[in-house]
Amino acid sequence: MPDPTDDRTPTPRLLSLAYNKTSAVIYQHLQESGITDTRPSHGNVMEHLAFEDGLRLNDLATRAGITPQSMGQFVDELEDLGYVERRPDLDDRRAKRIHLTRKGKRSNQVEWKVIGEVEAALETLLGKKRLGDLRKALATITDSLS
Amino acid sequence: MPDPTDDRTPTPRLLSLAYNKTSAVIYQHLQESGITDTRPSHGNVMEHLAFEDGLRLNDLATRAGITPQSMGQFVDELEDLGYVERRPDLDDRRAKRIHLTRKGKRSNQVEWKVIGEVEAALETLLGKKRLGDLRKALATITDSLS
DNA sequence: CTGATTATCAGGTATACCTGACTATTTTGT
DNA sequence: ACAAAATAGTCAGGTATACCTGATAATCAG
Repeated sequence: MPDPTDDRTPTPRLLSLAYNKTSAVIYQHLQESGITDTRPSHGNVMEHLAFEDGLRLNDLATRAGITPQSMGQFVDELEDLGYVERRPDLDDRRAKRIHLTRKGKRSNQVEWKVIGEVEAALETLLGKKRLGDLRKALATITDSLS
Repeated sequence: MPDPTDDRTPTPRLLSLAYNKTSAVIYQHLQESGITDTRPSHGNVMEHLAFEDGLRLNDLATRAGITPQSMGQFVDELEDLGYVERRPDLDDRRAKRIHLTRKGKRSNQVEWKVIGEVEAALETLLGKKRLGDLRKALATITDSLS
């Protein structure tokens, strides 16, 4: 098998390898910080609540682009694990508001800390300018490739 | 939800978004080229055979880092779809050699053509230098991040 | 009071793997 | 030369993840 990062390696594969590497590092740091029971898909819930706590299930589902039933499953799991809780919506008795618990907030803080550490490691590795260029190139690809 | 490619977006997320974009484009081009029946995991088989046709099942499994049973499943599927075929190994009657069929070879050619088109689109988008810098940065992350 | 909306219950599908047990061979050690 | 051990592949069945559809009860809005 040839060197997977040689000149002929397709750029999409380089993107995948680099992404896998960073997420492996993040995963490892999270494990070391004692967050061992959440899965990637739980991010669908946690990251939206980090921006706006107390969203309704349907809003979460819409934002994540999945069905309310699927979102309900993730919320069930996170509720069992103690990261979120359902509270009644006082204005609409059909609805429930999904809130982060203390554990959920702490977990989000740890995740952001870990992400910050990886960001710092990338800056050490590449330097400020090259990291900035990388981020710009990635944003350009995401926004403009067709 | 904030702009997913703003300044605060974690670099791993930018990597993931950019990768998803490129692979969506590749997937779409493959569909348009009439390759609609293979799944990403079949790449485990196809790409290794592209480099070295006639590998044994166990060699493929080792190279892909999965069990021979799992590799057997992918080979079964690709054989049913007509992309590969099992031929006896004349030197070892336990073993079989996995070969690309004409259809399999043509499919690999189409995939490389599509990958080439995406590579060209990236070069148009970023320019030769910035694409080269991007690739270098990605390789550095893959090889050196810890 | 009819129709839409919120959430949930029940059950299903696709993907990408895995383990354990087995047969047919080949290789190894005596 | 030959028994024991290793190897190649397959059969059967299982697990985890990330979704989905359809149906239904409660509630709200016009």
